[in-house]
Amino acid sequence: MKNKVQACLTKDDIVDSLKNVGVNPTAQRIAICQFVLCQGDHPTADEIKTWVDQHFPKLSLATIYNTLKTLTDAGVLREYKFPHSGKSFYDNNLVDHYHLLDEESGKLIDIDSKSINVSKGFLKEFTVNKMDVIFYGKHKSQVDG
Amino acid sequence: MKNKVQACLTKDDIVDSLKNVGVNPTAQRIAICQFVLCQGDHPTADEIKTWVDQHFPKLSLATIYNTLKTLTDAGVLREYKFPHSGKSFYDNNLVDHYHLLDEESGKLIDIDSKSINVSKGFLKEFTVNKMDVIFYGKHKSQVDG
DNA sequence: TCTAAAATTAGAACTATTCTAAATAGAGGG
DNA sequence: CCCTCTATTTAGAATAGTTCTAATTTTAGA
Repeated sequence: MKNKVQACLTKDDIVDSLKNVGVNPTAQRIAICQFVLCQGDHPTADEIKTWVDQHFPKLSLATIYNTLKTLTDAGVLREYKFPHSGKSFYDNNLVDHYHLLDEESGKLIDIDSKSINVSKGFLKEFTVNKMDVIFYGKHKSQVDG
Repeated sequence: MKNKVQACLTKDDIVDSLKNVGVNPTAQRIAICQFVLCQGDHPTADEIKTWVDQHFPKLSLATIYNTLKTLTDAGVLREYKFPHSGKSFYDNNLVDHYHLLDEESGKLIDIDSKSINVSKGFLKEFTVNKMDVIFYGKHKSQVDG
């Protein structure tokens, strides 16, 4: 089973997506989207920079950050922070979900929130607007030396 | 209901606690412990610095960080990071628990992990070693203007 | 073509933390 | 009591990740 299957979007698809959410589809933004909306798997800003540097003549780190903020505000991306790293991770999965950090590979794996039942009836005192869950673990199939 | 009732420890109690876990009870460490093991409610390094500056002649920020690491390694404290802040938060509650961020007050509130049931049977593929949960919410009793 | 607004950029600034290397303190042996 | 050894503390530099600033470039539209 794959973690997430994201068909690669064409440039036109990306232009449309951006227009749909009121974001001006500049060349830089399209380049960034080609990675974060398609190939990237929970990339960080520096991973995006590395990819973009190989596919776009010159694009500043400031634009990466500006664009990530624009896309997040527009609802095309989600930003996550986790205890194990000071960096922000960007996720194009817009469906509610949690994450598992595979401690062997360091990869983040999406966990459908519907597959976890969190009974929080205890919280009589509180209105809960949102919750984040992160699991730390590894594939059972993997065998250590 | 109080979030956590932590009786104030005497200096001798702190000295004993430190010795028990093999940590040399220096004046600086005792001063820091007086706050983090007692009065502090999920303090950050800078909050600890602010308190200590008022109760100890001169104590460097480096010592705060060194001591927090020492205490965390010794198992006297736990360090948490949350998505809403780049800072580390230190908690003297050593019992397994989750947190709720009260979005009105900005305070972190301990949630007994036993009061939440997380069914993770779905995770047939993974061995889960640890999980973190954070809720974002507010007191129901509070009424906005 | 002109203008105004939007986007991009390089580099400075900032925040939280860690590192470095020197100074100090404390324990134990003589 | 003095010496030495190690642990601890310290100030300040360094680092990492991100945001800010102000100048420049691009773009859309009149």
